Amino acid sequence: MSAGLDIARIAGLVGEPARAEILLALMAGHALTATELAQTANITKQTASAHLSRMLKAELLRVESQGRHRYFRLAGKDIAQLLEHLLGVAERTRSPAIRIGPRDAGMRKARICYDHLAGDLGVLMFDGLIAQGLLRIRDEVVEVTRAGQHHFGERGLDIDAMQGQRRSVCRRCLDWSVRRHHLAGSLGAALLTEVLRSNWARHSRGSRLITFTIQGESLFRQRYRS
Amino acid sequence: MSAGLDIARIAGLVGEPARAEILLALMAGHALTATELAQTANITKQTASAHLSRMLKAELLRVESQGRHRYFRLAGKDIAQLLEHLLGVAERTRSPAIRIGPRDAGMRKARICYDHLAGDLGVLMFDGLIAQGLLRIRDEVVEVTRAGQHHFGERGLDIDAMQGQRRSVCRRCLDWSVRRHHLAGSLGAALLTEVLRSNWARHSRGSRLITFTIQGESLFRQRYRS
DNA sequence: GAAATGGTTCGGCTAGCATCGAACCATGAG
DNA sequence: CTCATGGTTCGATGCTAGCCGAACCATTTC
Repeated sequence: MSAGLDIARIAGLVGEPARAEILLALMAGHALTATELAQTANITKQTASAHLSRMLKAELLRVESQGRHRYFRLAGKDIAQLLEHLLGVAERTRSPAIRIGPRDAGMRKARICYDHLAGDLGVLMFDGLIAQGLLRIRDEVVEVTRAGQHHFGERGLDIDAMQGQRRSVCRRCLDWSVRRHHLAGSLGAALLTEVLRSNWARHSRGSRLITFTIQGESLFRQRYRS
Repeated sequence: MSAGLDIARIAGLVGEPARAEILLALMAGHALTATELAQTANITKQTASAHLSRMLKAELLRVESQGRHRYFRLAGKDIAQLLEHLLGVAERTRSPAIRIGPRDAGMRKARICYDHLAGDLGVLMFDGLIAQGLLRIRDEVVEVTRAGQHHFGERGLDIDAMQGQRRSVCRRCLDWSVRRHHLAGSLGAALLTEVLRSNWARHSRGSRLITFTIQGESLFRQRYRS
């Protein structure tokens, strides 16, 4: 089979407004039910069901049954990354007349990307962590330094435990709004959780927007200053 | 306008077998004419023309008129990168029964990605350049070190001249077959040209495959040894 | 000039697919 | 057991878009 068909198989699946909307909604990281997804995509649940089963079959999504509910999520981080990439290209090729409204400005500043922080503040955090010597890039791979291991431990984040899991601790993820990288992986997820826990920011369900409080943002910037 | 429509606009364009085939053909880096593209996609030239104009309008492609010919190429490196990404996901989600034939093995080893070298040997080269201290990664950006500047200069590659151009000298590009990065940017392109010039490898037009001679591969591995 | 070749435009055909209404299965609550 | 609710399956419908034949425009060649 030719590679063209392969790539068209995937892209064609994403290239349908309703399905794209569904995928985008799942980038918020929460697992959602079929009816919830139907609502956000403005279609009936039958239609949603059809779309969902197709995407399941193609392994773009994973599902988890709980009682009479079925919770859908993205199949993996590569899918989320792919969507970010598509957003990047879409952004670049969009007619300049329609450019960025106020809501997009917020998204540029801070949003959730699957399960970690993206946008300006996400990049700022990543840069800060490296500048502070807690992370290091070596041969394309992001590593936690010894200092970092110690530091995160004091903040209650057990790097060793994370390393036990199959999922990688640190990974980079390309940011469509800034064209730079931010931190993904289980550490990235943990750091976002920490931000939300300490009420520096809120994540309104159903949106990818992360809204920092004034004080929260100030503290955040201070902590991750380069 | 919602982001879902945006991303569907792009993905839908790529998600059509004929168009995907066209885009893939253009990843070989050569600019191709409409009829050539029609042939590789197995469609008539009228159909190809329609596809091409749509992709032009969406800024996925650029075109250059020369006499009665029109030469098409990808609009930018981000498009090539996106296609690589899609290949990656397609690869992962493909039914294991159909996995890799002998031709794909060659593609994994060495292929062209728009205008630079990808595949195992591409990654090897990148790693080697860093290990030898000619390149460095700093804050997500790949830089040429002073030693590198000197070294490449002796090989006839003028880094200063490259820096004059708008295009970035070094960039990383995610490799679908290996899930690591290889070198892109004008330096990446120049290094590939060097390989082809010195007859270490050949690039058969119309394919993305790069075939090294036995001797060429040996010399290549030696030069870029980590 | 005429002939040849690259490319586009137009019109009509067809297939595929997204969509919804309605019926149906499964789980949980009372 | 009965009812409510989440989810899927089926069938019918309508629209879109890919496709090609034919005609047409543009450029080069002889």
